[in-house]
Amino acid sequence: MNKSVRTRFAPSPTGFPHVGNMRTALFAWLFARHEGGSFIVRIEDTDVTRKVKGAVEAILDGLRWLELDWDEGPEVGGKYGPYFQSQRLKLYHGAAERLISQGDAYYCYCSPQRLEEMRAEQVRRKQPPGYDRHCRELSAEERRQKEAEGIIPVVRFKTPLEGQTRFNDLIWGGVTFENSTIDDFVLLKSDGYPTYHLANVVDDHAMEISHVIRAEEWISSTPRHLLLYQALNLEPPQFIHHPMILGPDRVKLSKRHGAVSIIEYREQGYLPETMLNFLALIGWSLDDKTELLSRQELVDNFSLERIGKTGAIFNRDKLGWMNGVYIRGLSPEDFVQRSLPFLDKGLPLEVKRPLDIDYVRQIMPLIQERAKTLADVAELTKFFFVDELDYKKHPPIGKNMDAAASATALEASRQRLQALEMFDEASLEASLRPLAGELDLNTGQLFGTLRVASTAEVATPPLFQTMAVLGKERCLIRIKSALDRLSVLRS
RNA sequence: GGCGCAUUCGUCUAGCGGUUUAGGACACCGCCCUCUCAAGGCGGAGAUCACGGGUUCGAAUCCCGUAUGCGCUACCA
Repeated sequence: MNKSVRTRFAPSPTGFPHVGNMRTALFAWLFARHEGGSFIVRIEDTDVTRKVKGAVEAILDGLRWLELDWDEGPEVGGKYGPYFQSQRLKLYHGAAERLISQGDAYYCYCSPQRLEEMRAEQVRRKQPPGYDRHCRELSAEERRQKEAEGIIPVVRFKTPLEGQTRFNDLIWGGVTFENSTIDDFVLLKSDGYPTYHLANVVDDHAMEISHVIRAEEWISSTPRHLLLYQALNLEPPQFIHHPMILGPDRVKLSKRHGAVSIIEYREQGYLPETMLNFLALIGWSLDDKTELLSRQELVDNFSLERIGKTGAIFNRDKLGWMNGVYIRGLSPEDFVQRSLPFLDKGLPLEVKRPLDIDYVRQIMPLIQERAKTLADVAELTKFFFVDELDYKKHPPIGKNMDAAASATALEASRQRLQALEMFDEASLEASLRPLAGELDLNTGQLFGTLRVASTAEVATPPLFQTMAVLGKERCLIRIKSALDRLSVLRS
């Protein structure tokens, strides 16, 4: 009997949605969708002290942004709920009690101080750190005494002293651990919350998870989980550990490497389709050449077998390139709509809001192939919106020209443009291109001077298109002010 | 220190014993296009497949060591 595929994303609300976690979610989601199974989100809020307010919302936002829809979990519910571990405490207590009564777990009364000293001593003597099993064989009398002292115990697993635990990871193959290297880990903390180890085993079973997909850092914990499944007489799921995302220094990607939250990438103007594609390609590949894959292609082609084994550095250059590719692929109107919030946020305060949408629609096609991120859009177009240009950075003087020659060129252009009836790209070109020769300038010189005059920038979209969008009136005013600027420079 | 895992251009990767003078992408360089910047086209440089031993007629591909790196080693996940 082939059990249906059920994968889960089990984030801990102790921070914001890290791109590494989101990729784990993506892999689990892709596998579920590819197999026609279910994707479950479960919030592992068992660490009361590290809980961060708003983290659950941020995580769900991240998932929604990437459109990783979940079949069961927060907000949507499901028949295996609740999907917050803090609401499932009874289940963990039940499991812990069962293990205690079976003799597979025990109460431990050791104080944090004692544990700390023990660890320090072990490190000092270069011994493997781990619980020394001090409370493993306490007598009933000893326990009563500790209880009488008012010590609230933790519950520890009675790890078998001998034998080995092995599992077959779909990506790594067979991995074997000696039980003797695993200490008696905590199952239930003294505050009544379970540790990850217990909760994750209890829930993965209760929720009938078929494939546990998680990062490589969990490999060493897996034998503990297996031991728990065994003690509880439950059938373990299939384990899949994928490699991690690294920073440029090759260690696990973290805050000090810069942006790590998926939300930050949204704010920096990356498209969700870019992030989806890019994240999928960290550690997974389709073949020897395919780089660009749509959501549907990803779902259709995803397979666990093609996940690699080595950690991958998060390559921002490539992300930028890919985002440019996706931006260029947007329909003009879609690009406008997606850019609007960024224009609103990024344009100088002096620019009147709301923006003239028709004007924006004329502008955006001019920069669509020049933007790497949506956040670039304001900087790329601000000269279209401001009333006063500032020529301090780039004086309106053409290449190998002086102020006088530039003024002559601008004045000639001004007259020419003044007389123009149609102010579209073709008319502008028909009028200005011949002018260059008449002024004994090359086109680069004339157009360059006009470019700076009308935009105060040296790099812009094509001159005639730009001027056409700016419109006759604006262009003439700007040429006039460039002329004024030149006379200041000459005096 | 212990345990586990990994190692192909700067980076991401393809490769799963012969089709490989190791393929693609980003980044880089050059040329073309061109009014600038992009985009695009063409081309270039860049990997003795970590190292050392085997196995084999033949190894990046299989085996064993070594080195390096990473992960775990909490009443965190």
